[in-house]
Amino acid sequence: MSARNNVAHTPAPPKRPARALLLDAAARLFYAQGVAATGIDTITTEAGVAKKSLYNNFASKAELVAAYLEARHAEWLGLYSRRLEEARDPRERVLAVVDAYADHANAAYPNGFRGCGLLNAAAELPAGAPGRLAVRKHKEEVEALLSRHVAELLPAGDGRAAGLARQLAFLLEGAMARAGLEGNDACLKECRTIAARLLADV
Amino acid sequence: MSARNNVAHTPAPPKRPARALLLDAAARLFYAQGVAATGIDTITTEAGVAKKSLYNNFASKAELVAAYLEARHAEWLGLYSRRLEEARDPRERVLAVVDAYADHANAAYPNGFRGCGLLNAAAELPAGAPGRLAVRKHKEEVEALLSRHVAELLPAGDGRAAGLARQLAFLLEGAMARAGLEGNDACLKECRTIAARLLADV
DNA sequence: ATTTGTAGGTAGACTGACCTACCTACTCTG
DNA sequence: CAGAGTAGGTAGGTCAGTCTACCTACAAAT
Repeated sequence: MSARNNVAHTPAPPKRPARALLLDAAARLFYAQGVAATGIDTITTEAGVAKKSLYNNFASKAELVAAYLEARHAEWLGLYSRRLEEARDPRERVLAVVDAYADHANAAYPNGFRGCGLLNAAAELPAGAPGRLAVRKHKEEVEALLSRHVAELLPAGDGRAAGLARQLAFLLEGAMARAGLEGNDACLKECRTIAARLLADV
Repeated sequence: MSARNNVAHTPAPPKRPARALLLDAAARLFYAQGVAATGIDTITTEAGVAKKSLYNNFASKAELVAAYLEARHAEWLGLYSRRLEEARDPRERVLAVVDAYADHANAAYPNGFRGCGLLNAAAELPAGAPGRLAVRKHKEEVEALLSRHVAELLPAGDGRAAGLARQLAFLLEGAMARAGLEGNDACLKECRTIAARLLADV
């Protein structure tokens, strides 16, 4: 009797909490179709979860969107830290930032790679929205990482670190945007080559 | 009696065709709030036009969106060609492309500058959508302009032209994205400085 | 010079689908 | 028993798109 409940009518219910299922479904749908174009019902159906569970875990769709943005930021940090572990010197640590974006591009997107999810979400938000600020913060954090690694590369007191980091940040952001339009990582590979050359020149 | 009709109940009807009024209103609203978040009724009200007039001029909202994308592309070409007239040498012609984007950033946006309207619109479209292809074409055209000006700058047969143009294109695209998040043209000014330095080095 | 046809405009009602958000009622599990 | 889950309904609103009915402006034809 102890095992019957699970075995009889639900062969192997993964039993993940509704919140995680919802965030997964939201990640897929928001990324593929956009935030505004994705309805609540679509998300709960995709998650295999009751509507009530959504409103048990999030006060509103806007709050789910905020959690989505937070999760994308955390996800990118995960890709980056994995790349960082493999990096052996400051130059490779700079390139680890680029590689993290390339990893994002090469992640399995059933409906195609469509660029940076955070930037795409920001594009749907009006000028002063808190979500836009969150995305801006993410981009500034990425630039700060670049800046730190570039500083390691240059002699102490060299004033070029911030400028070079900014150049790399723009380069990377632009390559990501173009890669999203093209649906593959070709632009990011070129970006890596260009970045490596810039670093070799210093 | 001949003048009464116009004077009595409509002091000075500008008499612009409904299509132009609709495209103007759509430009303002789509840019400020996004495409999906802007309803048909909002557009017709803002344009001061009947709903029927929208469907007399466009078969669907999707067609209006396509016209919007086309108009933004044409608008940017206008900004660029004005900058191009002032440019005196290949170096300045490269920078004219950057300046055209800065002009876009400094255009009067009542609800704030929010980055490239074309890229923002693309962010709302699913992976294979024709609108995304149109935006990609626009970006490729911009890169082609950069490439042409860079080629003028380099000795004939120099293989670096395409690579440098691509670097500038990524740089500019990234600066535009960041500028949109920050709501001003600061990033684009920095981008111009970086671009000028890259051109000085060749 | 008046009539008449046509093109394009106006206001607004209406349909059917979908939206967010909240709700009831039931079922597991710890 | 309490807490979190389930299925599914409902309220109230908005969406795109269609439609009726009326109103000019203008040009061709009579």
